[in-house]
Amino acid sequence: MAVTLKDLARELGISITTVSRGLAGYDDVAEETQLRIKDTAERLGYQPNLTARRLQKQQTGILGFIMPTFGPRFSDPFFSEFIAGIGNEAANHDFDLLVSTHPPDSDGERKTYQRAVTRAWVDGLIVVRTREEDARIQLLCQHNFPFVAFGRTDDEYDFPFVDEDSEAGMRALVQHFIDLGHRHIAFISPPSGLMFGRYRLKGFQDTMADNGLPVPSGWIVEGDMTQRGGAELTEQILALTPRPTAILAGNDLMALGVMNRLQQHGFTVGEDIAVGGFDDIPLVEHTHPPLTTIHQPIYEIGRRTCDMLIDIINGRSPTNPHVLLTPTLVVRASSGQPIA
Amino acid sequence: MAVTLKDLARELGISITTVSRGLAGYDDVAEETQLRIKDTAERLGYQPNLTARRLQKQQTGILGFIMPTFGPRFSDPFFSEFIAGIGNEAANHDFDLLVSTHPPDSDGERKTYQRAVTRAWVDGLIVVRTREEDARIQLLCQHNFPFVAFGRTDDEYDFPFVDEDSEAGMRALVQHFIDLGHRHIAFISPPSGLMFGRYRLKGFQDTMADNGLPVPSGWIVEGDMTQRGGAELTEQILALTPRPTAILAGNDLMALGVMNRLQQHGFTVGEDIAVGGFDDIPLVEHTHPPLTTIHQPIYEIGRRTCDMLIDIINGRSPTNPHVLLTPTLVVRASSGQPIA
DNA sequence: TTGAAAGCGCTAACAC
DNA sequence: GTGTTAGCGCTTTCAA
Repeated sequence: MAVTLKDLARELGISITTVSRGLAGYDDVAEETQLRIKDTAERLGYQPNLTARRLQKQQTGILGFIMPTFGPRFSDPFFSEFIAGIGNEAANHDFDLLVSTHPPDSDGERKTYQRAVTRAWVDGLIVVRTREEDARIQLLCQHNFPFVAFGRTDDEYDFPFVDEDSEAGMRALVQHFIDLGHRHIAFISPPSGLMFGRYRLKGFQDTMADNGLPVPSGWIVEGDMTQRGGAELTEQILALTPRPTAILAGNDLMALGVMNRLQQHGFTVGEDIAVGGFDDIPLVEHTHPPLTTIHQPIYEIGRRTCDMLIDIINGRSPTNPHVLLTPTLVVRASSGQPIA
Repeated sequence: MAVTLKDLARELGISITTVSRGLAGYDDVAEETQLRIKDTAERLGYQPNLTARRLQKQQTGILGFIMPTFGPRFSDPFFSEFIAGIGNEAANHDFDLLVSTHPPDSDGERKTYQRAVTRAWVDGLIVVRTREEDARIQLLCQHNFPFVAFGRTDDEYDFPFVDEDSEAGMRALVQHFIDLGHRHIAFISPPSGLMFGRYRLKGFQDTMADNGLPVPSGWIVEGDMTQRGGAELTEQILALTPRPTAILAGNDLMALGVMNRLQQHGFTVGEDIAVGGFDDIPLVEHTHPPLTTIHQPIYEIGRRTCDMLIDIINGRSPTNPHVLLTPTLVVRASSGQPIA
């Protein structure tokens, strides 16, 4: 079916080796032979067999990305954009991207990571949504398997990562609302166990404390990162006394849920109650009102994560294996005008 | 590094061949030997090398999915959900999923398809967002390369596909609005060139005609599938006379854009102006107001597409190579009450 | 019941 | 410059 080196060799009446080296452009092949080789390769439509090359080189040329997703209908735009980032960068370096999805901490996830470290499945992995005591990272480190994480962890392993400074981001967001005059601010935190959630929560708590603002119990609730979750928790928050003048969510999707539920209750977001999010997913620029949030360059983060991974796979140690990006505050209408 | 058949053979003092067959469970291996083999394999943590197996079997065990995306910040939730569907189904059958992204009709896209058909890159492809005169499908058909499309085309090739009946879906949507009393309905169509856009447009036009409702020029505008696009076109639509009482969009993302822009202009969606979408992405259940739309089971479609592809790769001809699913109308508040 | 040998398509060390 | 040979790890005839 497909044209192989052997076919070319037969056609040209020379050895397979010479053909191989001619194609690779080695300079120990007569110039004229080179030309003849490349010519017939072209003519016969030769394409090297990647599997064979991989076997020989003991490399797969494939990067793995295991998405930690809950049920099937997840729609966190984070993932599409992140995949685009790593995928395009991988393609630039002639790597392919293998994607699989597993619920976090599930058996399937464990098996897949196990497979990665024990058989020659992929050359390296990209890990996202790092967790406290992250078993994936422990495994990868123990096996000395090439990977880069988007996010840090709290254990003692030293590993390459790209991360955004969630704490700094959340500080900026909270301070913005405090500067607008808000004193009663409720917070919907990401699920505990996720490192970035922890940083965002800390950013909230510290900034409130720094400004001498108490955070009574019940003013911090734990969400599930979904829009529905944000909507439901809004009910609890509206029952607080005094009623919060601002609600901040640990991610944009939850913030959207909050806005919608508030509107259903007849509140005008940005006037009656202010809302803030985190991520700056493309959607929130066009909501009504547009959402004040913290911008993360997800595509760019994907690109850099992938780039670092490829460096590691190729045996180059990355210039800076611990990249921490500072996200920026994006003020839109949902945070409203200064209040009394 | 990794344990190979050779290692096992040496350890056991038997031949590689026997080990291989023992592991595969051939019944021409002494039961006792079988046990010893499996035992040491377990003990030494043997995992077969996939690349070697692939080379031998002349199969990659990989399915390819080339996402047609525009710029980096695409966030159509369609893709995340679709990937989850095909990915999980692929995993069930021990296939991996390779994902790459390219702008539609770009050079990169062409090269990638070319690569798929000429070298042993993947065992089969999944094609989405079929186009008029779709070059990808023509190429795949000519090379007799295994693939399944989500969507049909207008040319003469006969190929396996899964599709939802966009025309029927749009008919249901339009009829719903007409039944509510709307006579002046504007439509934002998907970009021309995409097959599903064509069906949705036809569904709109035919249903209007069937109900004796004229559609003056300017009442159908072409959108780009994004929220921003929907928002911007809303301006044009609001300038029409008489002002439309309902605006229908070719997908949910655009419908969201429409709703938001209407709200910015002070309209109450579902009262002053009704809005309808298409896709039922998870987001729109929780918008304010929730969006009336046509539900497509994207995850399920991904699953079935993948399933059919695996059948084809394995040489089983699919029971039904032309699956057409009828999407369902989901009525929510954005379509409002019957009007005069 | 087991083993030797060939071969998948490619690369690379080492002759000639 | 070019060819011979070996080998990546696995599966599969074919003999023994």
